[in-house]
Amino acid sequence: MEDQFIKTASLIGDPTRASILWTLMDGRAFTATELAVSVNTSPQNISMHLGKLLDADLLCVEKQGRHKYYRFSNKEVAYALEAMASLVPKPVVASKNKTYPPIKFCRTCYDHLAGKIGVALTDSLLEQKIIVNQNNTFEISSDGEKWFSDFGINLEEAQKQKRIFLKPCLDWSERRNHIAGSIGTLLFNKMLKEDWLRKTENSRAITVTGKGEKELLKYFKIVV
Amino acid sequence: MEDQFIKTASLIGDPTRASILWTLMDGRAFTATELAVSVNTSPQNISMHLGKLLDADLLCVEKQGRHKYYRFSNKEVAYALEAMASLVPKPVVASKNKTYPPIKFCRTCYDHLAGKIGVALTDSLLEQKIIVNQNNTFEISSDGEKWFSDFGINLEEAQKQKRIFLKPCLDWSERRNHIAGSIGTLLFNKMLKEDWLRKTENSRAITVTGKGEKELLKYFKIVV
DNA sequence: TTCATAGTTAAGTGCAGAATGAACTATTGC
DNA sequence: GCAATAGTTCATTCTGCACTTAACTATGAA
Repeated sequence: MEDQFIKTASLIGDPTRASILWTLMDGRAFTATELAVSVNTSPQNISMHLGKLLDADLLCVEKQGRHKYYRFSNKEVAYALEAMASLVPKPVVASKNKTYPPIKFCRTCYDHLAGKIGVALTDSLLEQKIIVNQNNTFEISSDGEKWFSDFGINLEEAQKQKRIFLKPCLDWSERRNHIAGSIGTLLFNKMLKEDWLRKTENSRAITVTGKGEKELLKYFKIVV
Repeated sequence: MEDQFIKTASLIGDPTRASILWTLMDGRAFTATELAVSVNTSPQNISMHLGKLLDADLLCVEKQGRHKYYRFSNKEVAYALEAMASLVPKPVVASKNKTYPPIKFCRTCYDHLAGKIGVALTDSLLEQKIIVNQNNTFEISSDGEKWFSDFGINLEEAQKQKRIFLKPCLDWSERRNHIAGSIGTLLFNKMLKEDWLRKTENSRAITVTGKGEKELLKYFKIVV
C-alpha cells in the first residue's frame, strides 16, 4: 500500500498535473487543448500528463467528435484535492469582520449544498447566529426564524417533512460542518429559484451567477 | 491560491516526503533518525525534507533532550492524506466474503471511532445487517439488537441518553459513513475496556492490541 | 481532395531539486 | 574533560522525468 500511496502522491504532486487537477476542480469537463492553454504548456505535454492521470483512474474521458473531454472520474478525487487545498498555509488573518475566502468548488452533495460553499454558508449562518450549535446539533435561533421567513423560506412547512430537519453533515474535516436536511435543501432550491446558482449539464457542478455573487456577499459575506 | 495549491501538492508528492507522511499517519510522533530509518535514507536528507514539511506547517516538532519528535501539526493533514490514500487504484476485487483492507490509521474523532477503523467497522455492521441504512439514517435491526446484547452493550440504557442515538457521521467522502452517537461511543468504550484498543499518551492516536487484532477480525473481518 | 484542427506517440535533451560528502553544533553519559 | 549520539548546514554531484522536436493518426469543414 505504501508505494501505491507514494505513486499517487507523486502523480498529483507534479506541478503541471496539479495545475490540471486544479482547473478541473470546478467540476466541468475540459478538452485537452483547453487544459493545455489553462496550464500553459504544449499539447504533447498535456497529452502525456493526461495519459498518466487516466492510467491512475483519477480522470476519465469522453470522446465527442474530434474533442476529448476530461474530468474527474469520481468525487473522491475532488474530495482529496479539496482536503489538500485546505492545507495551504493560512494567510495572516485579515480583519475581524471577515469575508470568507474565495470559493473555487461548488458542488451538490446529494441535494444539499456541499463543498466550500456549503461550509462557508454554514459558517456564516452560525456567525450571524441564525443557527446555533447545541451539543453538535444545529438549532434555529428565534432571530433565525425571522431571518428564514424574511428570506422566503417557510419553516413550518419544512418541519412537517419526514426527513431530519436540521443536522450537521460532516465534510472532510469535523471543523467544517455544513448543513444538511430539509433546511439545506430549501436554501439550495431557493438559491436556484432566485438564479443565484445554476445547475450545469453533464456535471454535478453548479455555477454561481453574477446575481448570486452579489447576494452571497450581501447575505453571507461569501466571496465567490 | 493556485500556485499555493501546486506548491503544497509537490511538497507532498515527493516520494521521500510522501513516505515520511505515510509513516506519521498512525498518529505517533517520530524522531528524525527513526524517520530516516523508516524511509531508508540519510540523516541529512531527512533533515532537509523535514525542514520543508515544517516550513509548510504540515508537521510540527517537539524537542526532548537531544531528540526531536516530529508529527502532523493538525488533523487536516491526516484527513488530506487519508483522502489521497483513498485514491489509490482499487485492487481487483478478491473474494465475496471479503476481509477489509489493513487499517493504517486509527484515531478518535471526538469520542466516536473515526478513521479507517470507524469506516471499516460501520461497513461490517452494515454488511452483517446489524445496522441498516434507512433514508440515510442508521437503524438497528432486530438481529442487531440481539447482537449488541451478546456483545455486552445495553441498548435500553443508551436509548435513555439525550444525545442522538445513532446517526451516520460523514467521513471525508459520503461513500464512507461511520457511526457516531452513543452507539459509536459505547462500541469504542467497550473495545477499550476489553483491551482491544488502547489510548496512547500525547497523541490522539489509538493502537490496536494483539487481542484486538484477533477480535476485530473475528467480529468484523477487519484486518489490522 | 485538401486544409485545418484535435490529439497522440517516440526519441532525445535539459534541469530542478533530491541525494551525497564533509564539516559543523548540541545534548547525554562516563 | 572526552566520546558517542542526534541533528543540521552547505557545497557539490547526479538523475528522474518533464519538456521539446518531429512525425504521426483522426475528425471535420470547404
